[in-house]
Amino acid sequence: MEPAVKAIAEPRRREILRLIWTRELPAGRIASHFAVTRPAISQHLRVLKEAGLVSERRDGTRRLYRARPDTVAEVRRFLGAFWDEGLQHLKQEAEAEERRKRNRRRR
Amino acid sequence: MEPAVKAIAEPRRREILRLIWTRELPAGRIASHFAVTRPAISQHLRVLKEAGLVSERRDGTRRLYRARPDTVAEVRRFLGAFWDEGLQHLKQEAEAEERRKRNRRRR
DNA sequence: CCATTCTGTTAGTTGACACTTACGTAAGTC
DNA sequence: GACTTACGTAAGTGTCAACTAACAGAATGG
Repeated sequence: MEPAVKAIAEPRRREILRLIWTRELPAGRIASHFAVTRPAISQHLRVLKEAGLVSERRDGTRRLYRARPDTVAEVRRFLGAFWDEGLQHLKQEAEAEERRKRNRRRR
Repeated sequence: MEPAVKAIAEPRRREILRLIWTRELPAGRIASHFAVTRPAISQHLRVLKEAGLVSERRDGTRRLYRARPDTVAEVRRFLGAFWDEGLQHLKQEAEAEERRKRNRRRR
């Protein structure tokens, strides 16, 4: 999980992921969308693959990549829980504040 | 926005953020929750502050930190949009696949 | 004042990371 | 079999990040 979060922190890797949300794409096609060299993209793809965010399928000389919706959903839930926990705490504090106000008024 | 995403990728910073979701805490109290030295936490706090995720208030010799719900919510929305875009694409593809199946059957 | 407390800041080190260039390799093409 | 295509991998570089140890500074208490 942690590797996936780190992988997503990099903007270029998010861009790559966006390219292969829906369709399978060979590494070269992915690389051609960016200004950096092909090996650089290849390394990004490895990071994404090791994080489980991307699947690789070989077809002759090409390697086709695609996002893995299950892992993506996991990361989404993980971070979602993080935010939600925070918001819940904040809500509780807001309610406590409200109670304090009411108690002050009552005296 | 990008700094905030990077800031959150670090597990220790997420822990710090969790500590000050609800209550204000002085730097020393925050540091005492961790095994690393106090300056290390101080630097993490600076990163969080520069990312706008944390507010700092001085009280005598102490500095009190607290999460900033507005910025936190922004990051949440940013990543939320990222996931949602992906899921939308996947949904579209699933529907397209469905259509293809139907068309095949019709012939 | 001086000492203490609570903190940020400043080197300085180590390691990770994004990148490039150069090379290696497997699958198709002539 | 040589050639090309489409890749990954290795090695090297510059930069950034996380950490420690040592110092600096503001507020408080005597």
